[in-house]
Amino acid sequence: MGRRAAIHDRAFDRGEFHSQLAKWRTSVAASKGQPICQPNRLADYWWHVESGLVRQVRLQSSGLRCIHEFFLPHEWFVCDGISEDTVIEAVCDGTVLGRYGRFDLERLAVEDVAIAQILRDARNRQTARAEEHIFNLWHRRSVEKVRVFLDQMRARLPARSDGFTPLPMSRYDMADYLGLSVETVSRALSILRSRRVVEFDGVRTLKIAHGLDDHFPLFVPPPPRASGARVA
Amino acid sequence: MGRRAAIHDRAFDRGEFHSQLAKWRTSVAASKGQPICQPNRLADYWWHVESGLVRQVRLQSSGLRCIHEFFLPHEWFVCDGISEDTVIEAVCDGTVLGRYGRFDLERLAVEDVAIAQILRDARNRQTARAEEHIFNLWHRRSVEKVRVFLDQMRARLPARSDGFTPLPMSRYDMADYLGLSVETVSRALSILRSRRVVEFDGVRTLKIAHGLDDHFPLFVPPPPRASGARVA
DNA sequence: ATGGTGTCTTGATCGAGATCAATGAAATGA
DNA sequence: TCATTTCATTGATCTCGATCAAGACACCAT
Repeated sequence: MGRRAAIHDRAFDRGEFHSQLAKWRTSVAASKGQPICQPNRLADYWWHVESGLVRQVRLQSSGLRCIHEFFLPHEWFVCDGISEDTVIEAVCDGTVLGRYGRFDLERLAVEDVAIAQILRDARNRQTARAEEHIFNLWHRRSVEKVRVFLDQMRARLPARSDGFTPLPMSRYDMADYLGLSVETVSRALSILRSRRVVEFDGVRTLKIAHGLDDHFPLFVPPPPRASGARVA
Repeated sequence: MGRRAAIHDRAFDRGEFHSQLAKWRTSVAASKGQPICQPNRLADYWWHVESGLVRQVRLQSSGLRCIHEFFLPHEWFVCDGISEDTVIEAVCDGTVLGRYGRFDLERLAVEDVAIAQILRDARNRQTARAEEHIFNLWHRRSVEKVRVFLDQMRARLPARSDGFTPLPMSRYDMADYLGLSVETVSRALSILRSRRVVEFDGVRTLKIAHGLDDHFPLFVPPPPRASGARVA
């Protein structure tokens, strides 16, 4: 379960539920950096990303900007119980979402098990992602954080035919998601490239070697101690 | 919403729903360090902590032990979409939970709005806590992490009449929750004590000054540079 | 008593990552 | 076209926290 669940809902994407859902849908478009909704209305809707990229951001008084989550095309999300200083913004131009009243949708779900399933899956996936995020922030080194993040994006984003995946977000966004500085993210990417873990085609398009589940140490352990003795 | 929500459900604790829920309840007791359920059955139930303390733990192959969440007396939780290597354990002896079949409880909730409200609140609180946890792990310094953690515990745990709060968990548990080493947690507590932010009565019982929302720097910025010039 | 174990604290050292700074590359707009 | 701004990379320095190490303290059993 959880991590192995489908990325998006096949049945929905085949269009089988469009007819039922379409009349409840309101289209919301936003360009780069714009919020998609007034904060106090956020929790009243279910959202479905149709194109572009969306981020859930929390601003600190100090100016630090914590990105809690990204939502990619075909993903559903709902903003239950989030803190008041959280906003949902478009990351890039041309971002479009479908907006559905929660009351309407959840009433539909009582009658229609397929719709109920979409909502339940979306919830579970949001929970699972939050846990992965906690785990990733918890005790990992910067290079591992970045590698795991890229691997997650590879799984959630469509790849080009040549296997390269275009990332829709900037280094700053990655840094604010991973709790690192931009410089550290950039350095981590350079290290991963030098280790042939990722291959670049331009700055934001890359191919990620996956299946590496182990941590691999960044540096070899230092020599015991530079005492008087020296190697010939 | 979210952070300001009631800690536990008043109506439930007044016993008004006991009569309805009691027949679905199975009592589960566990002593220190014991799991409360087989991992593969975890997601089949709603849980209600009645006494003691429970932790949600994820073990890494390397031996690191990430504590995702604590659940305190009177709190409900459900294990949707969690990863397979997660276990729920009692933190201390004498931990007792009520276990309710999800199917049963959620069918009850369709008819009974009060029960539905309990479950919805519990879900929202779990989401909100996960977000707070992410935020706390994200970019904070160790002393701030510990202070915020203590403040959360103050809000969730009952205080003694003299205002001191007994913490049910060890330094190791705090460390594994906050992504720090035990030593760093211990040092952070010493620093907070020396700053009069917390006051101790024994190692695990303390009073926390709250309302501090600001970060306060650990060290004063270093002098510009020890150049040739020297202060008289 | 004595030893054992688990928990908590403090000290010393070192490395990973933040920060400051500079430069380069790419997008945007006049 | 050039100017401006945003984004990305790399280097140098310094600090926070991990790690290793030792000791204090409580609790238990024998």
